[in-house]
Amino acid sequence: GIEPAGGTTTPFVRWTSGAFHFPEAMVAGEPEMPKAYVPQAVEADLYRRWLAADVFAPDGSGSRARPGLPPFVIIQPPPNVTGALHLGHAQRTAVEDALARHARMQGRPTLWLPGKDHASIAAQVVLDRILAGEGQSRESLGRERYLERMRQFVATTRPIMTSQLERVGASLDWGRERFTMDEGSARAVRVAFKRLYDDGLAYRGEGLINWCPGCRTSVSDLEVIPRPETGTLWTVRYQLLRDDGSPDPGAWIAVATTRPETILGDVAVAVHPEDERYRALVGRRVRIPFVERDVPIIADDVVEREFGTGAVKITPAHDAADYAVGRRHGLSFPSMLDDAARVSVPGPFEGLDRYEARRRIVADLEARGDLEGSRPHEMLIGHCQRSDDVIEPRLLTQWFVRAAPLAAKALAAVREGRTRFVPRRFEKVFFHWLENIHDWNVSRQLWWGHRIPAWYCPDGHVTVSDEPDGPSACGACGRPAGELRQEEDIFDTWFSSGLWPFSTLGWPDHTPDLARFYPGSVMETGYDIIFFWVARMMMLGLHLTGTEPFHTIYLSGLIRDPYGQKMSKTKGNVVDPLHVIDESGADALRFALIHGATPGNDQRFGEAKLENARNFANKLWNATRFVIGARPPSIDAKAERRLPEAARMGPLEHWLVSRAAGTTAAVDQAMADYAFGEVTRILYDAIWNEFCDWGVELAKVHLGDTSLDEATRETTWWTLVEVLDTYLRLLHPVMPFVTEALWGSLPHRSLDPDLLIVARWPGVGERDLDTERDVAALLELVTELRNARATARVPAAAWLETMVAIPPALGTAFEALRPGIERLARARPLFRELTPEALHA
RNA sequence: GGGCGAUUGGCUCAGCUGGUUAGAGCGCACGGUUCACAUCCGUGAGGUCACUGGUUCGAAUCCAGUAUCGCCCACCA
Repeated sequence: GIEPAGGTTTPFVRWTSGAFHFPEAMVAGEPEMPKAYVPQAVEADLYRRWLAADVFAPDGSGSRARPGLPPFVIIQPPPNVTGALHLGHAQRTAVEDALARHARMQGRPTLWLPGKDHASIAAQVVLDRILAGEGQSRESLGRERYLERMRQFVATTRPIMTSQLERVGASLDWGRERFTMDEGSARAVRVAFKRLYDDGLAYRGEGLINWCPGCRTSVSDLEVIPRPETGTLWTVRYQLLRDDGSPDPGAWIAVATTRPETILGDVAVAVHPEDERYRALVGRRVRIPFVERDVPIIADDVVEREFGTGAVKITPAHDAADYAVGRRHGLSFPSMLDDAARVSVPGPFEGLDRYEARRRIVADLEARGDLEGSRPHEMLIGHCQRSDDVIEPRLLTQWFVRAAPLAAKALAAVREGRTRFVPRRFEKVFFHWLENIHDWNVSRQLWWGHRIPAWYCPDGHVTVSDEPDGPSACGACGRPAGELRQEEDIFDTWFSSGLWPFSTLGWPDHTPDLARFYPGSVMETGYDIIFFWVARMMMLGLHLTGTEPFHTIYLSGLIRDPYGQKMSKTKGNVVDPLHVIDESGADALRFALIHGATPGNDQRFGEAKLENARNFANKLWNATRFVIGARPPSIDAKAERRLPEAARMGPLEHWLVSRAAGTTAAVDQAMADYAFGEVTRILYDAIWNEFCDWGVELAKVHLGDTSLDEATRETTWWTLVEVLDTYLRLLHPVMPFVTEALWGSLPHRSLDPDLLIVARWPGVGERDLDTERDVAALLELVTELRNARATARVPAAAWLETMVAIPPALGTAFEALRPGIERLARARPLFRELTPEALHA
């Protein structure tokens, strides 16, 4: 004998002998399906079938949208046209496609519009690198040939990216594909800019901008990446002057600087107004070395008394803080560096690179005794996001978009809940950025992009036009177009991206698409482009269309390698999603990317997750294979789907159906919460641990039980079909290929469509909680019996005579499931004893 | 200098509108050639839910603080 296992039921097991003979198979037998799921064999073909069925377009001939349901619109960040698809794209595509397929199955006209972004600066960096390999350059080609070359290049990358998205299974409406450099976008850019200009929200002016000497263009604040570096803090003496302007021998003021070369652009020395050490010096003048400029000592409370010497040199044209000081004090703004960051001030340093100039200036200062000291200094240096060059603040005349009024509208939309973030916490980040926003420098001195539609006449007038060919004459003085010169600069690439939700629908025209599909339902992207893209779409969309461009902002986390490192080409830890698809299939990739992930949180991605996902697809494949093969021969292979006969359903059948209903409700809730990781968790558990491990195993016994009549066995089978069908539907948004393939092999009703992609999302059926509870208790009994056997080291194959105590309330269910319990626990004969409670009664 | 996130079994992560024995995958141990699946089946071991204090009948879950790690924002040159 063995130990009782405890719990509410008390198994008591004795050894027995004799083999159990399973009744002869009463099922259809092995279906003609491979024993393992082979994604490569089905995916490409299925995608072609979906395309051919025309189901991706909201009103495609194969789509089965229900009249009266509101459209569902998913907005995706158009990927950069030059980039190959990476894992981040695959993840976002998986999420967006899940949203699209779910909405489509609900019968909503679903628009998910594909596109590419021209990625101005990023594309130029890529092309420049290619050209460099050919011994060419931007300059050697010139603007027109360079652009022609870019168009050729992009023409080769675009179709590659499209086919990659198809491999992932993206149900994008390809008929509506757009590009941020197409004519529709170009027009939207012109009209948007003119409107902003007319509304006083775009202006041309001199401002301190971030200059990348490598890319030879200005970049926005967001494109400057601050990085800690150890520099040097030099202390430099500036000669004090007497009131008559002559040097005051032996009198100097020491300033601390990390950038001695900018001495050439100094126009003042600032101290804190309450600094006793310098109070008497405020108002006096000092002589800037090398340029021999006499400048004032001023008081400003930006100066930190404790830092350095408490006195700071002011270079308004090359430092953001100094620029502000310069504005406050009415100083001049002399520039001292050119486009290549070489010294532009006449004199001994002219033409020198900024760092060479620094070395020479420090040496000279030391030689003349004006260098008081130096020490290492930790500081943040701004680098170009694209080229990694050290960014140079410069004062230039550029086009800006006045951000504050636009930001106010975006803030209001989120505060009032017209647009919400998933997860919520990113709203704070959004608020903080918009509340402190600076005007947006939209000018880029690049070529690949939309040229700013501003024309200048010789008299200095500015005419902004949204006409394709520009203005016919100067708007101010009427000079003919021939005398006008168009702005050379192009727009920041995010300007056109910011119009994406409506420029792709025909805006500025009042098209039917715009009326129907704007604003969007869900915008999905990574949290790393909240400022670049999300905020810009909100600002521009609200101002230009009067409506928030989307209602929900779903933010994905970043994909990292198994060690938590960011994936990057230089680290060599990049996973190519196409390679993964080749190996394991798109469904496994998608499932792995979604399973266990939560919105806004980064996730590690590696082999283990992928294998688990692949195994799950295989499990589903084989479960379906079993169900198809388990068809009672009394049911015709081509029989139309029948509902299980209610009168013949026992606890197993009721349990299966009720659990499917419970799963459906749970999936619905998780979908409504955008908790995709939860969706996969629920389905994985329901399919593997409930349906397969218990439902199918118990059903085997029923299906092979000769003591049951034919109709009862048919009912069991129809129940399996019904429940499996439900699970395939629920899983389809995440694993579209395998579910589509399997669903097609199950019997259907005549009113079902040919393809799962347009089949109906399951309704939530009625629960039978009593049965769920009873069956759960009996399944636990089986587990306890197995546990007892394992503990007692009973050979797994041995059949044991077993006695169990069953509470009276469970009696009916127990007897109904007895053959199944016996088989799963290998307990036969299985004797049911009265419970102690019953004996006492 | 602000803000945010993370801290749960060996690893990677769910759970966190407070409530029966805290879950999963991988890994691990033991046992399985049962006719869907070895990409499998069964059983099991393994967690003071970072720390401190508080609220509560009851906290991984709420509040305050601390620590470590990470991210974002920021005009100490």
